[in-house]
Amino acid sequence: MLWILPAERPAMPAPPANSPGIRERETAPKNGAERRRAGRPAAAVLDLAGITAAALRLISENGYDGLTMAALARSLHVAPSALYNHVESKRDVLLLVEDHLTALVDVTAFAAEPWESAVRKWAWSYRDVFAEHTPLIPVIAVLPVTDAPRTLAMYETVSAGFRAAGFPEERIVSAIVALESFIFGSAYDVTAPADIFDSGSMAESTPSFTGAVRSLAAQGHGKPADVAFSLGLEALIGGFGALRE
Amino acid sequence: MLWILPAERPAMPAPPANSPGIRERETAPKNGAERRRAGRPAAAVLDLAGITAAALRLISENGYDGLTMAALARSLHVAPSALYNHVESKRDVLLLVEDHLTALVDVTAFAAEPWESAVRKWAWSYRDVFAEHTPLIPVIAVLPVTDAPRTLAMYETVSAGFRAAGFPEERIVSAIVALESFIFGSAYDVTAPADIFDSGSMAESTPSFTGAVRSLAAQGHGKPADVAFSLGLEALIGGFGALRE
DNA sequence: ACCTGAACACCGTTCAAGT
DNA sequence: ACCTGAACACCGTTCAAGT
Repeated sequence: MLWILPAERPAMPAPPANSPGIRERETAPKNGAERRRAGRPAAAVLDLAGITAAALRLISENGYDGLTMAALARSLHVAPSALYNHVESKRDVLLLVEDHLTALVDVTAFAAEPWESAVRKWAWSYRDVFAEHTPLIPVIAVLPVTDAPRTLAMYETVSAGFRAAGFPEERIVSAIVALESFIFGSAYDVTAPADIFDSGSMAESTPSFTGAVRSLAAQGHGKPADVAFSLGLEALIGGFGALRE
Repeated sequence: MLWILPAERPAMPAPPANSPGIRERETAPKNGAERRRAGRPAAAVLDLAGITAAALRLISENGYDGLTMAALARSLHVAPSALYNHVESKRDVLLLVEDHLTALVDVTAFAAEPWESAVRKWAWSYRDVFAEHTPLIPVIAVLPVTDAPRTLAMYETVSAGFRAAGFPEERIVSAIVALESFIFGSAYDVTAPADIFDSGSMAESTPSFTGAVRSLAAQGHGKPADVAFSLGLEALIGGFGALRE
């Protein structure tokens, strides 16, 4: 099991110039294939931060289909087997990416705004981040928080916000889980094709649904995924707000 | 693209005794490897209903890791390439399974009960069916309804129920999509390990979250996934119910 | 039209050998 | 400890050949 220790990923100090990571990638491939020969190199070529950055670059270029261990190794100029000195499996790579992305979710409003607007900003931000990374959702859903310290940090901030807003303690986790379930499902919805509800040749045998789809399209302010997300989120915020003491 | 035409899957009439499908599987493997030789057989060995049934059997025995085209072919006593006379890709097999499962979702309450309890029964049934089949969720989320007639039939029944309950037409699809997003996310949650929220060695640095997790565990009536699903679902039903005219 | 059999281009992962 | 290089056991899919 991979352990992402906080010490491995310092927040502020820039790594020294001779450390591995992205820097390596910018200088190494200059041109002629001056390839490494077998054996341990004088300084390590790989580290977790560099692997994470390379994985994110591959994903942004070619999507998750482009994230293979072979492609990841190639982009880092190592043999595929070299990766296994740093991660136990491809799932560990996905965990590194997940923990990186969760740190991008905006939780700042919990320190500065009323509960309703803080939850609203957090939920939209969370959905937007993972709508671009839906292949991670099955990983997150089963991920023990112990394995992802930044994910755990997000939960701490959010639960503290719920507590400060007067939520009964025994309901906090359930409310967060329910919101997260809605957020993950809605992230998939963002990726759905525009014509997902086109009933095609079955239209006349499904009059109620077809009419409802046309009615939504006719008024059409906002993307359908955003309208549905807003509708559900406001219902959840309204319902949960009533639980506060 | 695979088209699951209604004519291919009659609801009531049992197939004739000499038709392919499950029956074939029960009689064929009797013992000695009396193998088919190349060339078109006198009667087709495969059909979509048989492929679907074999896929469901493999999934129930070994999970989705066990559903490979090679294993599917083996269980049907054909070469893997024979499957491609009936489906274009493995995704088509997943669509066959999805359409079969959606038909198991209970929508009967929409004809007989008030809107609130009908939605409640539908949502619990929908979650329970797909909690056992989470690998299908990424497929469903992007699936045009045209490709899955039984899924479309479910939407017709549900949207007719919303309409009859006084929902404004232009909100029906958004409300259903929001509920579905919550249901899909919650289906993942059912599969999460029991200790998913164990903060481990980070417990003292996350007092608010750790306390909330302990408080939930302490009172612990019901599985956490069920408690969260109930909480979210009731909030959505309450919020959406207020939209009715 | 619908099967077999052989192939193709991958995939994640393992492991001996090297320094 | 951390690389290379060669292998392994798969994967989904294609296609010529057969009837």
